[in-house]
Amino acid sequence: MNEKIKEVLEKSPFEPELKDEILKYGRLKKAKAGQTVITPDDEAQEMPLVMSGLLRVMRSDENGNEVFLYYLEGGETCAMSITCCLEGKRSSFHVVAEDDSELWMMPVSNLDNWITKYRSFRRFVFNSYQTRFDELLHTIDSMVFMNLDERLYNYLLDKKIASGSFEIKKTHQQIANELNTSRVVISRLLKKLEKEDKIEQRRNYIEIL
Amino acid sequence: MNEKIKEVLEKSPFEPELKDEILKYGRLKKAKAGQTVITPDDEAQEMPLVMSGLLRVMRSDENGNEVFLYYLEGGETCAMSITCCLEGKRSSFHVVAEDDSELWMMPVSNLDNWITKYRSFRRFVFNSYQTRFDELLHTIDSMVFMNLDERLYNYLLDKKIASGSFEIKKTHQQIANELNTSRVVISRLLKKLEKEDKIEQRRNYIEIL
DNA sequence: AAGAATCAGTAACCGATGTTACAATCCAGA
DNA sequence: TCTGGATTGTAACATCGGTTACTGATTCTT
Repeated sequence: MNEKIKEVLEKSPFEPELKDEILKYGRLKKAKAGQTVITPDDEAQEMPLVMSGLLRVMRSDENGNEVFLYYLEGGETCAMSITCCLEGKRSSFHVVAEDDSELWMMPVSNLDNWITKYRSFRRFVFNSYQTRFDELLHTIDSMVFMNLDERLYNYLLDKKIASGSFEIKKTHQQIANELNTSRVVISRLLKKLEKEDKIEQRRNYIEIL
Repeated sequence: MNEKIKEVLEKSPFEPELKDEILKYGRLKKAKAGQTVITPDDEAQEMPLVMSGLLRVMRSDENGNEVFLYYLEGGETCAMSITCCLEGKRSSFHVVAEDDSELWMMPVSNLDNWITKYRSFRRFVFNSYQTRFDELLHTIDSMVFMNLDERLYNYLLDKKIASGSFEIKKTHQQIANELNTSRVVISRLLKKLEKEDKIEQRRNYIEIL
């Protein structure tokens, strides 16, 4: 049961004692593709470490609109979960499993202690913040500086990199939901990208060229 | 010269020894309104503490477009500067003095040490991250979920709160720059807000009702 | 006081995006 | 095999926001 996390920790830069603590205090959480893993009203004060799979972080408003922010990949943590738990405030975002995924959930009550004791953990947390800030800023860039067709193309490239595959298995409707626009618009723009030889469309998936 | 920072530290929750270190290792930096305080290509590895005044953080792209992200007020620090320095990567943002401001600049080389030694400093830094994340997310909300008129109104309210004044001394052109749109559009929408009795326009400033 | 510069108001137009409606195709289950 | 649901294509239209051009008002400079 704990073989997988041991394997993940093996490759991490954490100190041996920290690895022991992570093993001791954490718990495994599995999520099937499509399942919501973390919601703002989660009571559990836990910080996640992604062991395998792919997760997507979404922002939503009170009217049920939502928009994709960034992916969480193996070895990463969710900076927003950490701050969210720490400060008790709940910002509206949720994390959905894009593929079947495994997480190692650690109580945030350990955070202060680990930060103090382990240099590698400090680096891990701050590096995570840096990465998330960067990704949020890229999201902002694409929303405010680019037209939808560019933003869509960036979104597809992003997914390609995160999944490591040229084939993107999403429907137009799903893409529209993640970019907070409508299906018709996405169909239109995908057609345009196809004409520009940037993608090819197959049924139920898109191929990046 | 150091009276002001002593005063600021007086009101802070920092431990006495930390206050001493901050005093010892920091330096004063003054900025006149309109002046750029921090740019991505700053070599100085310093984290700022805002002592007085008001700063605005802007995001810009390679084409010279820019957009307002959030304000930094007294007692706050710039989370992005911290991570930026720490990880050596430079994300493109810059900080401009909105009013005449005073900053206390501290070398980031102290960060790891202070984080380890002082609980109050850990709380300060993490709280800062939380606040910035929240503000970035609000910025994203307004860009992706709202029409420009709502976004403009939010922007004005934001400024009202940050400055503590109902009078916003900005030209239409300046507002257009910060929202990455054009002057004509802002004039049009301000007129609309005026008709909705949300604001009143005077020469060179706007009054929030 | 005259002229220049800045700022704001307005109209006309256009392209990007959102909306509605309907058709065509494919797939899965009865 | 038939049928209903899901997916995609497309057209027509509405709205929002961006652009250009011009005007009038105020302030600044000399």
